Amino acid sequence: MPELPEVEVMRRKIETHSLNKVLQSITVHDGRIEKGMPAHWQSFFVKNNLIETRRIGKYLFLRFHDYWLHLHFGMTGSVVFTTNRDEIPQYTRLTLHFDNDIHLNFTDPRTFGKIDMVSSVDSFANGKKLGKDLMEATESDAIKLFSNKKISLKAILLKQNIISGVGNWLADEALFRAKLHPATPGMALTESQMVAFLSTIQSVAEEAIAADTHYGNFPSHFFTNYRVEDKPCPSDESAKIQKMTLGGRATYFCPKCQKFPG
DNA sequence: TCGCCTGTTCGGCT
DNA sequence: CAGCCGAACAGGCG
Repeated sequence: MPELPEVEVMRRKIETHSLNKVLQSITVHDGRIEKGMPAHWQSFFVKNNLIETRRIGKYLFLRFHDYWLHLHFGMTGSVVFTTNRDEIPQYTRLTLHFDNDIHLNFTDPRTFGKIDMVSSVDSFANGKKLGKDLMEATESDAIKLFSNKKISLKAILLKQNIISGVGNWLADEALFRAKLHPATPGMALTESQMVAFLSTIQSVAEEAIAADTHYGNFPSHFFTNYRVEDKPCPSDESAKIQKMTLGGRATYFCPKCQKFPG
């Protein structure tokens, strides 16, 4: 489910349920999720407090003592809390058992999700060449993101190396709201349009966070609910939603509301 | 049975 | 180096 808003919603829930709680034990239900982890990775986390959480883009980090447990949710990863350790939600790959009888289940049908351990979130982000989190991005980041870019706005937004956190639905939602054609080259925007567009993307993300959004449960006025080919446009019913592929992803837009420039 | 899918990485091309 | 594409990862769902 997870683009920036969903991951931020998860981060807040984890803080609500588990901040400053002791991690009693860990159950690995599907070994694939811990692939690449050191053999005794659990010992770095178990019996320690959850001290703080961080999120950069779609990447979530939980700090226990000296190490951060990094959760990446892939396409279908999510967090489901239970209060009974015998109640294991479907597709649970990993469970963190806290001492307040809260069980944090990492569920993931498609198993593209991964965990990892890092000693520094910042070095992780540098190594990954991860850009600044969308919600922290400034006007100068917006200009850096779009200037001199021949590639489409959609493809630019999906790259995580200048501004991170935007995924497929958030990109389409923001492009629709900004009335920009997804194939518009970045360099076709004026600097003030670049700044305004970043602000639109941030607003969409803020609204989604405030609405506790998870994939498949968007606020009813969101364009994302209309991301179906040939469905009437929610703003102009005489137009039909079109589908194209950009940046390797299915992209939906309204050809009347979102004109290609020129 | 087939094609589609919220993310990311990689190789190969132009 | 920039850009683009397809494939791969895996499995549920219509």
